[in-house]
Amino acid sequence: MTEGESPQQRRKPVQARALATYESIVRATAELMIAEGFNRMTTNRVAEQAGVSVGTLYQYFSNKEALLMALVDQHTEEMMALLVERLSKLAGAGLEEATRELIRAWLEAHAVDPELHRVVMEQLSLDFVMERTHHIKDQAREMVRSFLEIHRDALAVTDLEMASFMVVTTVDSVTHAAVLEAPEMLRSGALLDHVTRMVLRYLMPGDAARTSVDGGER
Amino acid sequence: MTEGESPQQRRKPVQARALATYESIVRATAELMIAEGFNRMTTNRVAEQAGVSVGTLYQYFSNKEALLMALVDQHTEEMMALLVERLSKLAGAGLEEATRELIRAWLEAHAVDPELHRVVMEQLSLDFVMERTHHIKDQAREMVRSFLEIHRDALAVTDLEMASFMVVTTVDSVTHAAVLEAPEMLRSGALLDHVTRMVLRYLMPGDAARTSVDGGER
DNA sequence: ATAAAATATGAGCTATTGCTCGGATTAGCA
DNA sequence: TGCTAATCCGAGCAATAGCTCATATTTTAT
Repeated sequence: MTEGESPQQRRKPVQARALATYESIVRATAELMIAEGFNRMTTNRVAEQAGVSVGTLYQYFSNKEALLMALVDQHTEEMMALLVERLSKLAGAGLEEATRELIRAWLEAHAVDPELHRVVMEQLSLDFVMERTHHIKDQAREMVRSFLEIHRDALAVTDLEMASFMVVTTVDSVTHAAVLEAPEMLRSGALLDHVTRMVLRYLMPGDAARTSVDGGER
Repeated sequence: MTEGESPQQRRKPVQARALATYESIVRATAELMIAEGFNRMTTNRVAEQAGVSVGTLYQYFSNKEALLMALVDQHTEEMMALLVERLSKLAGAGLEEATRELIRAWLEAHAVDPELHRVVMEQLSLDFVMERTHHIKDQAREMVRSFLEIHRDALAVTDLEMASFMVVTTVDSVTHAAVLEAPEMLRSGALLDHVTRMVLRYLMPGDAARTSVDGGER
């Protein structure tokens, strides 16, 4: 799972039925992962679940890892699309609003297919998952960094490299912890309030952050 | 079936040489994990590395998973011991000092055997690792919670359940992110400062937190 | 010294599973 | 309608790795 990227390119679907086959295989991978977990997910069972033969599967995927890659990449792209769409609207926003919306977007991105997200996080090695998702975090860190640059004067923290690391790490990992340990938090707005408060009060000096956290809890 | 404790209980070392064998096997497991990774770590190779035969290995470990369990549990206990030792000294400490020392202890606990910790985090499934470490987080959450209870009046946050979740999650995950993405941070004191600031300003109202974060960088 | 218990050995069995390949079926197209 | 390319099939091969067991060696107890 961890290493070796051999460019064993396989057939790409050109006809409509082939595309359908391809998609059904990826879908079957997700279904089996969710229902049975990684260990019980063999390529033969994926093919069976997809309603095709193993041979067909291997026409489009060079090996089992490629199967997981396709699945994770597909899911990652969905999340990325949602993030970009949300964040593009924040160009001229203020620090407080932008922070809150970044966190809201992040939380919502993790609500796209929580079951899949959960099983991917739980059952695949972090090595594998991070290799396929680190670019999201990197990009987020870059965006946050340049955003902080703009609001430099309003910040109590001067090491923006560190600050963006802290912000993105906190947001991402609290989100993951919620997905894994307390999925119901994702729906309630409480988590958003608390993370926003935490980040804003970390960034801002003195009494500038007026974010309330209590009172809106259900 | 008269004395069955666990379903697959194996021989426990009673003589000194057996204990040495047992330890050498666990050590070999760690060495192979670090040097080669989980995929290349077969029971046969572990035995070879430990200088014993596979048969011997299976006299003490019922299967490969038990091997990893012993390894993770051993490492977990070391971390736990360090944590308990540190935190027991904070009985009467103030909120600020206690928070800072909690974070310091957490960071130091992750510096016990960073290479092993890293490879365990990266290569084993979160499922497996969490099942064997969640009790630490649970206990930490419980301790933080009752500590916050004591300092309730000094807090801006009233939902202590949520607050302890936020605190422990943040501390733990920022630490992990540092281990995985920026190990050099663990040594510098900057991370401790930033996490402490973040947590304290999250917890405390208005201008109470005077934690400085800048100026002490590098 | 001797029996019994504990410990160690390692060749090889068993089961699994990722994956191939020769051939059948279907679609595109002139 | 026939030719080619694309798609699909699935029995079974090859490789691997987890694990056992009959046997040998060492330690402890009497």
